[in-house]
Amino acid sequence: MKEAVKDRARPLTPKGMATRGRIVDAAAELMFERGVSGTSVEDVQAKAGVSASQLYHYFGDKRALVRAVIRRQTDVVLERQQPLLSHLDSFEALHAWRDVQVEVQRQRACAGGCPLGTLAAELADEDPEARADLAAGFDRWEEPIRAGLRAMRDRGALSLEADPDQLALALLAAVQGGLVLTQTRRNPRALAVALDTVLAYVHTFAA
Amino acid sequence: MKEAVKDRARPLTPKGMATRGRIVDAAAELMFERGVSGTSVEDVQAKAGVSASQLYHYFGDKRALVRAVIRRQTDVVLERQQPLLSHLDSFEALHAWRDVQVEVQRQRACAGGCPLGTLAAELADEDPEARADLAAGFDRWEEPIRAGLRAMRDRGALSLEADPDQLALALLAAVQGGLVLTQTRRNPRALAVALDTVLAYVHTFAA
DNA sequence: TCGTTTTTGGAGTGTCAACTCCAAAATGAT
DNA sequence: ATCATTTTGGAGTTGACACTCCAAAAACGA
Repeated sequence: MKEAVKDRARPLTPKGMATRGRIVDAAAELMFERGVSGTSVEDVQAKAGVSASQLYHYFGDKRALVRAVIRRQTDVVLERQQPLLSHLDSFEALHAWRDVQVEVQRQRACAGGCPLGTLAAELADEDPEARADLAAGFDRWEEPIRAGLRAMRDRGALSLEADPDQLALALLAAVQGGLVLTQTRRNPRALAVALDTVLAYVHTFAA
Repeated sequence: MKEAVKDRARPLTPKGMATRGRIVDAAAELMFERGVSGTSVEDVQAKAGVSASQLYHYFGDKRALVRAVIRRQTDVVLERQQPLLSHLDSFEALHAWRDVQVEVQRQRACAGGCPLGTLAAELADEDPEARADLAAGFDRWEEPIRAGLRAMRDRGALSLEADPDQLALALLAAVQGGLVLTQTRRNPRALAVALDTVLAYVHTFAA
């Protein structure tokens, strides 16, 4: 028996990888639009164009699929904010980053919220493994923000009183909180104001 | 036919009110712990000690019950933050308010998140009426914060450059975003830092 | 080329959850 | 006390959904 020792390590041919990818893509899209519980595996099958046996061949159950979606959405969020995210080391870059996020909301009519945040609200208390994956996703998101602020301080653009750890976390929280309110009110103002306020605070440390 | 013209206006005896109340209480508790989709109406029946016909006598369907829960949770949140919320007109009061919220999270092991925020993430895109009720709930929450800040400015505790509308919204977003991260990381730090950061910004306007 | 493993097809299966229905008891107005 | 109205009981009904099963086709390794 070489059944999955735990979960990892499986052969998976190129074709298999492609099928698996289609499934995760379809699931990610549907779960972003309708939520996890609003998305049936049958919906995913239809959208991905695969049969039930295929889906359950690549994922043990729906929870495993959801975890794959979480990792996928983390990658998507980080990729979409590149290259901005990797060079958040100036006030211009910070404001450009803010603008992009507000603009994205405007474009999608403030629907959907944060791909990670909404999953977090739905899953954090229900699925411990999903919670851990989501926490890891937020960590990966927070890190480049922190790195940019640290670079600004090291370069002298921010005073030594500025705490990059605190500011990065506050910025991430502003994104999440702003999005919850923006999604609920169908108005991008909350996200804009939340980010502007924390950014204004960062400005108070300008050297 | 005097069927509900739309929704409102029904006799409802004292006994009926009590039963209805027990149903909403049970539903609110379960939906806070397990989410809306993780809570079946059968679960609610069992917890409230009522039969199916009773539940459907007071609520047309599950969505109507959910909307009642939203209004209930709004009341609970506002009541729980009283009397602090109605006198957020000093730095001491603002910090006490912050402390209470962080302490609540610590007590419940950072589980559950915000009673309104998690409902918002789950329902905002699915149920337009629920979304409207949630938006109204956030409005009711934001208003006393704004009023407190405005009072501080009018009294001269804050400079005239301070914008109570902006600051109140930023504080509410800090609560929401901090809670999303705190719930996901099982660590109250995110909420504490998010609130502290915006409060520090408010301090820069101290007169 | 041949045997093995991976990938795919698609018809089930069993459970659970939302909602219905028909009356019976309790309650309230007069 | 009487009758209409509200409240309650609890057994259905209907559909959806997560997941299974038995093979067949395709891809792979030697």
